[in-house]
Amino acid sequence: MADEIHFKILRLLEADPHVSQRQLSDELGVSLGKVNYCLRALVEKGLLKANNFKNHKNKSAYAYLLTPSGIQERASLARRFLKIKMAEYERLKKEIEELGLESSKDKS
Amino acid sequence: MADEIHFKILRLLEADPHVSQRQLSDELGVSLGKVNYCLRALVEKGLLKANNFKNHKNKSAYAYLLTPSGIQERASLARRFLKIKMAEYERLKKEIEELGLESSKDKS
DNA sequence: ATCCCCCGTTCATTCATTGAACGCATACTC
DNA sequence: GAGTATGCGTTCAATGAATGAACGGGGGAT
Repeated sequence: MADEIHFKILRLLEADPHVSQRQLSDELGVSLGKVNYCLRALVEKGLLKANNFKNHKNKSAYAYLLTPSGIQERASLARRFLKIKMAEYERLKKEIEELGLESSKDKS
Repeated sequence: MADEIHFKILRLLEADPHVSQRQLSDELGVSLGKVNYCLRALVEKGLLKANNFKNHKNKSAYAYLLTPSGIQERASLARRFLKIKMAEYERLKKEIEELGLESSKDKS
């Protein structure tokens, strides 16, 4: 799923709007460029608003605030990924069972 | 993991050496080119031997036979992926729990 | 012979991703 | 003041994985 990254970004920013792009990059294990690209997309979609307030500490960074529709979308994505993850979980369980059989079998 | 595809190929070919590259491509959900590339690598490593026997049906295809070390490697990969998958499984279980909490929470 | 289907092989193209480099703002030291 | 170190967001050339259309050829059927 391509926009799992979008979901994760929304989740992190909802928890703390002051996370920098580099922090997101580290946390999510993707490149800085990609984070920037995704943020741009999220702002474009109106899910995120980038307020510049320089009065915060020594940062010239933005605060990435979720818009109302951003909050809504984030919740909706959470539900969607819950379903997806549960399906993955089942698939994985089956895979593990098969592997378990294989790796414990004898030669004839 | 990059060589999960290698493992899956070995598994399928051990079950039936007469699977064509296109069938592998379909089954594994990867491109024909990639299957070809992987087979080449497996032969190179000595895990697979491509015997051409044209007497089979109307096929001019190979039979991809696992060498002894191919069989051994396949078993070893099975054990390795069993561990990996179980770790994934645990991670996923946690993720699902978190998502479950999120998507059932009320607004203040 | 021709036609058709499937085989393995190739490789130019596509596409996502990277990370080094840039300009800018702030804070600190001399 | 000037210098400089650190953090920020932004950019974009380069990388590398993956694709799939196209090719040559073998074998059966007509």
